[in-house]
Amino acid sequence: MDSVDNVNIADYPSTNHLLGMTLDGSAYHHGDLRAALLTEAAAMIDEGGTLSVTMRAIGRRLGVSRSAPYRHFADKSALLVAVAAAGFDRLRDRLEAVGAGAPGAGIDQLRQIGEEYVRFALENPGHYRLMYGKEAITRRDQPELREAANALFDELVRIFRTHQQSGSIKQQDPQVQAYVAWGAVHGVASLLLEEQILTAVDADGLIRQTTATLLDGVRAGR
Amino acid sequence: MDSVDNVNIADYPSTNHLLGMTLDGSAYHHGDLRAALLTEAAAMIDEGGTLSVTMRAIGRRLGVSRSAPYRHFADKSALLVAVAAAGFDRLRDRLEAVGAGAPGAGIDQLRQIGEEYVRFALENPGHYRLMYGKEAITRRDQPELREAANALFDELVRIFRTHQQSGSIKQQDPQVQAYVAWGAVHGVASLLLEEQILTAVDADGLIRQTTATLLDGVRAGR
DNA sequence: CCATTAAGTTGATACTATCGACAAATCCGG
DNA sequence: CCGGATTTGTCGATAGTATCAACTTAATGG
Repeated sequence: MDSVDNVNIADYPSTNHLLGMTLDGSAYHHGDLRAALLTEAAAMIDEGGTLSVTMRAIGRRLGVSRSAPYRHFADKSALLVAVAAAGFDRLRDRLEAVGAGAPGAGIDQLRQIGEEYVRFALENPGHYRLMYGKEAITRRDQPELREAANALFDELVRIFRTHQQSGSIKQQDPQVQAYVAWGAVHGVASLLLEEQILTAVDADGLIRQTTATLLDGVRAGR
Repeated sequence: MDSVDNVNIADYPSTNHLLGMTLDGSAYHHGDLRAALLTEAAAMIDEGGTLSVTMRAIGRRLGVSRSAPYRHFADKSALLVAVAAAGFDRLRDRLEAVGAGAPGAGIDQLRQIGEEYVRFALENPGHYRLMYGKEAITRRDQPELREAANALFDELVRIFRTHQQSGSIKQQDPQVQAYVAWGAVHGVASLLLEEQILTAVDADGLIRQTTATLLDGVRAGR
């Protein structure tokens, strides 16, 4: 039993260490296992779906033992929550960057933000899938996750409020407006990610059409 | 090991059968295990997420042995695929019903269909979660699933085409139009389902606002 | 230079998916 | 009506996973 695991090379009576590394390249202390676990987990999800992420496999890929990850995360769910939360943070950063870098605050900024949102999802399918769909996440009400998601949402609300003040979009509850927009971009992103869309369809065109329709719906005036 | 499974009451040298039922209420032949598996799986997802669905647990709940489900589905993924496909079929039926029952073909019909879509998702979270998010589904390209999903999409395209002909909405590629709408309703449904939306927000209002914004975006004229 | 602690490791338990061989019910052609 | 063929279940066994506990190293502060 457990034949695969026993392939572990580290018969760790190997001294000869230097800065945590042994001469044969193996290391007892990984260096920054926690960070490595986060990126590796996301990579594995991208490759083979959430199912393919197992604590043992991830340890194997990083060259540590099967239970080393437990030193950094209470359990598998906690690891995945951390990955998801990191995803929300990164997404928020990207949207903020677009907001900051956009020339003027015309309605075109909204379009850019919407498209950036979908782009992020397509570029980081692993993170994105985990951010929504609590499939792999056990405990309800992960405060870390909820906070990160709320921070993203607050940023969206802020953006819509700003545009309402400049008069480019309809005056209405900015929170609802933000949810509607969030839903729309999340929806397309999700359909594209889950390959629900016929390959013959031009994804970029679809994304543009989504933001365009949405903007037509919120634009001020007629 | 396997202490739980061994609790199985059926020490099946119990004869005394009648129409597949034994006198003590147990039955060797379940009757319609296949159908029971489909509904039970969906129920379990509703309760504890996709993770909580295990072939053993589902058998336990239905009072059959751990491997009885394998008589009806090649593996767990096949069972889940069937649940998802059934979901697409049921959703399509409901949308068709709204389309058929709606008085006239005014743009209001579109609103009703959009709201019915979200309602379905909220009423059948188990099915819905499985329909999107391939997390739990292994093989790519499940023809059964793809067909069911395509049938739903075709129905949407048909609806938009009809409304274009009656002149109530913009003339443009109905396929893209359908995808945009699909994305929007799927997005809100998904956010609501995954509890991504603050509890203080009125869900019904949000749904109405989503369809309203969308319709403003596709309406013909100015 | 040693005691402490952080970071890893192996061993063991309890579950799960799934395969294979076997038993019980049903069904169907004679 | 009856016995084989088929379908539906059952149990035993293998391999892989999460996770806990006890033990080992490495790194670090005094």
